[in-house]
Amino acid sequence: MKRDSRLSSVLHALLHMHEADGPMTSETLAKCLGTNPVVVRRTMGLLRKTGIVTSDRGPAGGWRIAADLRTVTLRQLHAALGEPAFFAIGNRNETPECLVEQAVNAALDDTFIKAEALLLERFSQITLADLAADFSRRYAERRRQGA
Amino acid sequence: MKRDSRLSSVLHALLHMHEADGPMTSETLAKCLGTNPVVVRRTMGLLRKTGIVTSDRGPAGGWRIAADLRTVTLRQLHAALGEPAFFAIGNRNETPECLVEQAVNAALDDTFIKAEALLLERFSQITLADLAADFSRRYAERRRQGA
DNA sequence: TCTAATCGTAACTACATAAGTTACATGAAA
DNA sequence: TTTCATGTAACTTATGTAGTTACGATTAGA
Ligand code: FES
Ligand code: FES
Repeated sequence: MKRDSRLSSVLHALLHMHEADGPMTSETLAKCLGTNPVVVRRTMGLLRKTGIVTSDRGPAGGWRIAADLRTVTLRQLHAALGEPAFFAIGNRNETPECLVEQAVNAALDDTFIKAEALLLERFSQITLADLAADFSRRYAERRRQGA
Repeated sequence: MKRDSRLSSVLHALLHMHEADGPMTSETLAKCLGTNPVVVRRTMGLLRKTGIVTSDRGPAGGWRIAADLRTVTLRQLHAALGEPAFFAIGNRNETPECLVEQAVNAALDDTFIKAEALLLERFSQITLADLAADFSRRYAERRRQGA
């Protein structure tokens, strides 16, 4: 399957919205992301449902952040997107009769469950404010070097 | 996306082959796995290329394990399958110009690289012999309980 | 040698899901 | 009323495993 890049997309969009003065339109965001305005609306619409962003129609409308960057974690964003599966690999049969397959599933599940816990743990600890701060660091760094 | 269950499949097949006396045919394995003989050949063929199994044609032919179970790790099997991607989630753009997207990618990459390291680490430590032993434990347990 | 069993492989379909696109309705501002 | 912008349905595209059909190649054994 094709990889799900929606988390990456919304993070990118949210940080640009944070840097921007007023609301940003789907059109503008789509150009930033190199995609289509409808894709932006579809994806950002999921964040609207959980109150992370708001949207306004009509002239001077667009998308705005509606939450404190320090309180929004990557885990919350992942949840807002519907908790898409992290892994592209899985068991052939989740509830096997066969003891052989049960042994196989147990070994794989043990590993993947631990990896998922690690991912969720780290996602819980990273906020949008952290990413914004990292961007600022990179920006300052570029100005220092770029003359 | 449909999940890749080939690692699960080959583990299941290999353990059944370990329990069996002679070679097992694609037909038999397919019935075990609840799939098609061609799928078995296609997948097991990848293991043959790295010498983990051998196949023989003709009557009394089929698949046999060609390695010491104690030396074959899940990591080697994953490699033999072509190192399919672990994650169903990824960056929108792997080499962005934009500093915002670089900050986003850095955060996600950091997390996913650590999770992948964990997976590979654990996969390196689990051998087919471990799974066979776990199966034996489960088998003994069932006999003890099942009357 | 003939037959049947098996693998090897090509080619096609089925499936799942995000992404991309087109089209149009809805609503708000000036 | 016009224009800008979102909301959303519907359809297409892309990607890769899984499933299926078909047939060729090889080998054991009668
Ligand atoms: S794309 Fe990050 S520049 Fe808007
Ligand atoms: S399926 Fe495990 S029983 Fe063969």
